[in-house]
Order: sequence, then C-alpha cells, then structure tokens
Amino acid sequence: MSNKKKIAESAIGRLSVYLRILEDIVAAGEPTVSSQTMASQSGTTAAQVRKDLSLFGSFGRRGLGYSSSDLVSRIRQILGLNRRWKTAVIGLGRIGSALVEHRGFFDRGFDIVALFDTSDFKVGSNLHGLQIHHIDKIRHIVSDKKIEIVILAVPVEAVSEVIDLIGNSDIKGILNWTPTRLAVPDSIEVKNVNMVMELEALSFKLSQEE
Amino acid sequence: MSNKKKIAESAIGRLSVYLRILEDIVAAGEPTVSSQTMASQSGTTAAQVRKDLSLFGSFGRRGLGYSSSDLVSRIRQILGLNRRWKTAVIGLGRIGSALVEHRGFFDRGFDIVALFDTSDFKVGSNLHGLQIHHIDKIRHIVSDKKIEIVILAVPVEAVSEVIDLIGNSDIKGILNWTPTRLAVPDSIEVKNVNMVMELEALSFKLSQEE
DNA sequence: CTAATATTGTGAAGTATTTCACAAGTAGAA
DNA sequence: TTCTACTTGTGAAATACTTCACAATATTAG
Repeated sequence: MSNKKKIAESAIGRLSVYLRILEDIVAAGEPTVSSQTMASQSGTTAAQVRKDLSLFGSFGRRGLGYSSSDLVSRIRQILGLNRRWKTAVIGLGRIGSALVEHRGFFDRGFDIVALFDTSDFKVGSNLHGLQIHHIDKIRHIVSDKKIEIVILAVPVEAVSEVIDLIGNSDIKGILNWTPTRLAVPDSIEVKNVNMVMELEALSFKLSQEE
Repeated sequence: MSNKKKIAESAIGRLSVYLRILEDIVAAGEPTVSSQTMASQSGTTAAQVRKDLSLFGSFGRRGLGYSSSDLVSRIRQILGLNRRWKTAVIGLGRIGSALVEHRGFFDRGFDIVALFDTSDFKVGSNLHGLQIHHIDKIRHIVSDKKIEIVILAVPVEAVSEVIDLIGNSDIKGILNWTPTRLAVPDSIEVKNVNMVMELEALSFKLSQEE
C-alpha cells in the first residue's frame, strides 16, 4: 500500500477490537451498526470510532451508520487479514505448547505450520500433528515453507541463542512472549506480549487505591 | 497513597521494564546506573527514563546517576511489589494450566493460591498441588483466602457465567486473557492480554510494508 | 583551585492523540 | 414537501505524552 500517513498503534489495536465486535453483530444478523454501538461495546467513544475508521476511508453513510458486513471486510483488509499467515512457534514449553493448540490463532488467519525448540529432548517428537525441529534448521524450513511470523516462547536464557538464527532467516515478524527487548534487524517487526508487565500494572493500580 | 497526579499507563509499563533491567544490573554487581544505560537497554530515551522516574520523586544524583539497588527498591515500592499478591486462576484449559505453573508470576510476587473452573469434569482434580474448585465457590474461597487478583483464562462462551460471580466477590483486579471487554463494577481493575490483537497488529505492519 | 566531563531534574517546546461540535446527508412520518 | 430524528466525517480545540535543552551538581585530573 502507498499509505504514507502514520497510523497510531492504539488505533490499530482498536480496529482489532471493532472487528471482533462486528463479527458478533454480523452473526446476530444486524445489517447496520452505528459508531455509538461499536463504542459502547468496545469501551471507547463514538467520535473515536469514527476517527479511527476515517483514517482509512469513508465507510459509513450519514444518517444510517455502517453496513456491518461491509465494515468487517474493510477492517480485515486494513489489518491484512484477507489472507492467511504462515506461522511457527519457537519454544515448546508449557506456554508455547498451549499456544500451538490455541484455536483463536487459526480462526483469525494464523496457521501454525512448524515448531522449533532448542532442547534435544523435545526435538523429533510430535505435537498437534507437527514435528518439533531443532532451532538450527529454522533458516531452511522458514524459506522452504514460506513462514513469515514466529511466536517466540522460549525461556529467557535461550533468547540470545535463538534470536540470531531468527535474524538470519526470512522471518518478517515476531510475537515475543519473552520479557526481553529483542535485538533484531529493523526489517523484522516485533510485538511484545508481556504478561508480568500487565500484572505489575494491575499491582500498581490496586496499590494506588490504597 | 495520596498521589493525585494522573500517571500515564505507558509510564507504568516502562517502569516495569526498567525494573527487570535493573535487577540484571544489580545481579551484575553494578552499583550505579545512568538514565542513558537504562534507555538503551529498554529501547527508549534517557529523557524519557528520567521523566518517568521524576513522576515519583528524585531518586538520582546529578553527575553520578542512580544507585541501582536503591532504584530497584523504589520501583518495587511504586509498583506495589513490596508485598506478595494472592492470585487465583479461573479456567484450567491449555493456557490457564500453563499459567499456573509459570514461574515468572511467582518470581515477581504473585502467588497462585486457588484454581477454579466451570467444568465438572475438571473440578476436584489437582494441578500443581492445588485442587480445582467449581466457580460457584469463588465468593467464599476468595474471602476466605483473601485473594485479590484473578487471572481469567476461560473460553469466550464461559465469560458471562463467570464474570457475575467475580463481580460479587471481593476480587480487586482481573488479568483478562479472553478477547472480551469485561462488564465489571468500576471498583474492579481490569488488564487485558489480547494475544490475537497483537498478532493482528503485526499483520497490519507487515501488510503496510507491501 | 580550575577545567573537563558526567549526569540528573525539569520547565518549556514540540508532537501525537482524543474529544468536541457541527455541517451535511438519510429516512420516515405527516 | 417539510419536519424530525439519526448519524457520519472531519476540521478545530483540548489533552496527553515525549523530547529538548540547560541549570545544577558531582567527580576526577592537573
């Protein structure tokens, strides 16, 4: 896309939320939806919803609202979800293993097509119908299977070993479950899921309230 | 605390990151640390680090930097981590079960002391040394064990059943792993971990780059 | 003692994001 | 037709957040 305008991270997060809401609205058979409805279901304001959508075009009709099914397509298009993404999981500990079987990824267009681990103990075994490969093989398998995204769920100690190998592969994006700032080339996008950070933010808020 | 000034969510997230970095620095035996060092290790700027800390006080010494061990204590204090938090996990599916055994929570002061599920099949069995209770028992057990935080990892379909029961208990905060906006009383703080949203943000960025 | 080098703390300036507020468009009723 | 009730799209205003820039302070070397 030739879209030069910078889009705020927060706006993208909200689009993802709107998408989920809209899918429910379509499933409920509602042909149209107003910004106010989306706002109250997603915990924001109607003006925010309209502004977010207007960053990408004018999808509604004044006086009528938005066509719910049309808006679903538009947001899918915007988020790049009008295709499927080939994904690998690295690190088959408790959390990594749980993620492999997580239906929610598949439902949203993310296919887990390869598994990697650093432990010889795990390499060779099967999980959810996929064989676990040694991380050393990542470069070859990624280019072979055209994998673009990895979900990184190794223990902290293993990060440095793994990250160089990822950096040398054709991987384009990482969903990072480790509590580490990853040192990767700028060409690789990183998104962090930091569970402990969220708990600590909760701790902060609860402490504030006395 | 009587701190009236509003603190940005983002600043709290960064404090959590600084804390992890500082613990490594202390472990490495460095007595002092500069805002520049913290910045480069956490991917922000020195000015941002200083500004974040200055929201809570003047912890450094001009010309010298910050005492690393002192700063660890200060940030722990700010985040409310100078105590332990009693926590329950609700929903012992794949992800919930993985979280129960996740060492990282314990290490940061969060003790998982009770488990709940809605499925009669799971209730009564043991996990990581804890018995799984039926969600119906939550009110009593929460007040009995003085639990303040729950980690919610039930399937989407079970959310409405569970959330009313939580709302009627003495729970103060929820770490929400479901992709749902929770309808809880204002007195309960909610933090969302939305894995699919993060993947979708990655999808957006990768799509932008052509 | 002076100079050179480090580094914090923080107003002020600069950006970014959200909210406001209203013109403009739509439909249905009278 | 005309009036009323809705609702979008979007500049402009208001807030929020980050970065700048520099006085103040500390240490070391000469």
